Amino acid sequence: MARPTPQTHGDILAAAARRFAATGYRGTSLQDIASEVGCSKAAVLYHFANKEAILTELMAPAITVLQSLDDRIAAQPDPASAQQVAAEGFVDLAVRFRREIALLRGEFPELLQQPVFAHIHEISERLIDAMAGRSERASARICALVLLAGIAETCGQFAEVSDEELRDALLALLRRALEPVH
Amino acid sequence: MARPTPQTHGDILAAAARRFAATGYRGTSLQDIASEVGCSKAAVLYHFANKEAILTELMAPAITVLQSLDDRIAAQPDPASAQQVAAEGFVDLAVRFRREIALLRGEFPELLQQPVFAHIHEISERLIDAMAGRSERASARICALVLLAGIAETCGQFAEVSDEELRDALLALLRRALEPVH
DNA sequence: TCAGAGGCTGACCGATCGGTCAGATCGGTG
DNA sequence: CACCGATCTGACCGATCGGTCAGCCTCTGA
Repeated sequence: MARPTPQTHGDILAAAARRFAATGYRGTSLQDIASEVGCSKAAVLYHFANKEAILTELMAPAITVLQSLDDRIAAQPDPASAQQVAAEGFVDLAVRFRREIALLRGEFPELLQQPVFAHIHEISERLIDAMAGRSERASARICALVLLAGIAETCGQFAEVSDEELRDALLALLRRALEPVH
Repeated sequence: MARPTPQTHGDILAAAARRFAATGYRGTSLQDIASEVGCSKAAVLYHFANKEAILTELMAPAITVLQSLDDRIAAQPDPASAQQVAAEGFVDLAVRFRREIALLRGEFPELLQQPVFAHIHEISERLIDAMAGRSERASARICALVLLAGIAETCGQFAEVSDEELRDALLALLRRALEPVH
């Protein structure tokens, strides 16, 4: 079946996205994905080297954007502008890639071990640092981490909210909640 | 070994808490726990009916307190006081049980299926409702969910911060960030 | 017509999981 | 001494996981 169409690659990717979002990465087996596509597990592994490669391809666009945000933050001359760029950039990324981020929901700790996310840990530390206004105060860092984790953890759950409305709500929240620089 | 001491039960519980915190519930095998205790996997299953029973016993105190918070919120006469009770009660709970909550980090979605957490979903919905000031506005609900999830996800990571300092920081954050009632 | 490449399958593999079970080892009791 | 119940062990079980492999089918182009 589906002999003329070599679109299976894309079908697998889409099916994997749905399953990962529903039951998580670890909670989804290659057989689950294969069943959803309607092919064999071996077919899935014909199109992708291994399970991780599926996740890598799904997350690649979001990772790229996150890395460019990291660069932009690093280029800011002072803590105040870094905080603003970090906040706006992160909200933008969270809204744009909320579907992808939702895939990771509840699996951050272990999933960060995967090569795809090799630098995520350092990047998120710099993000928190920037959002905390480069402050060393515990309250500022707690505040930044709670908001960042909260947004990452939940942004995928507002499927019925439009991009604009979600972005506005999150930006307003960050503006209220983040401690001002100095 | 350890023939005279029937404290193995407690040892297993403590070892499980450490392992769950380090690698998550699913990421910890019964053999991992047994190795940390220094006994066989069968010994672990002699003291606990199954893996889930270990988690249940670890989480029981926190669950009890959460349920009583739920009752207290339901007893509030108006949205404003419900919001305040929810915010203060949740922060208190998060700080007191940050160790237990940390065990669940990154495993919420699937772990909530377990019988121990049978009513957690409804309770957390009522918590969010109260923290959103009983409002139906998307921005209020987004705000409440982001903060609640963020606190739950991160409170276990501030081991070096004292209870008082953490509670003050989180309460201040909630007061700034939650949308006021009406 | 036929070789070959791309796409795919079913059978299989080793590892690991949670959990079971028969039995060994002990301290205490009669 | 014999017996008992609590504690614990090693061997084992079935299920499931990610991944491999030999080979089949179909389409294509020389």
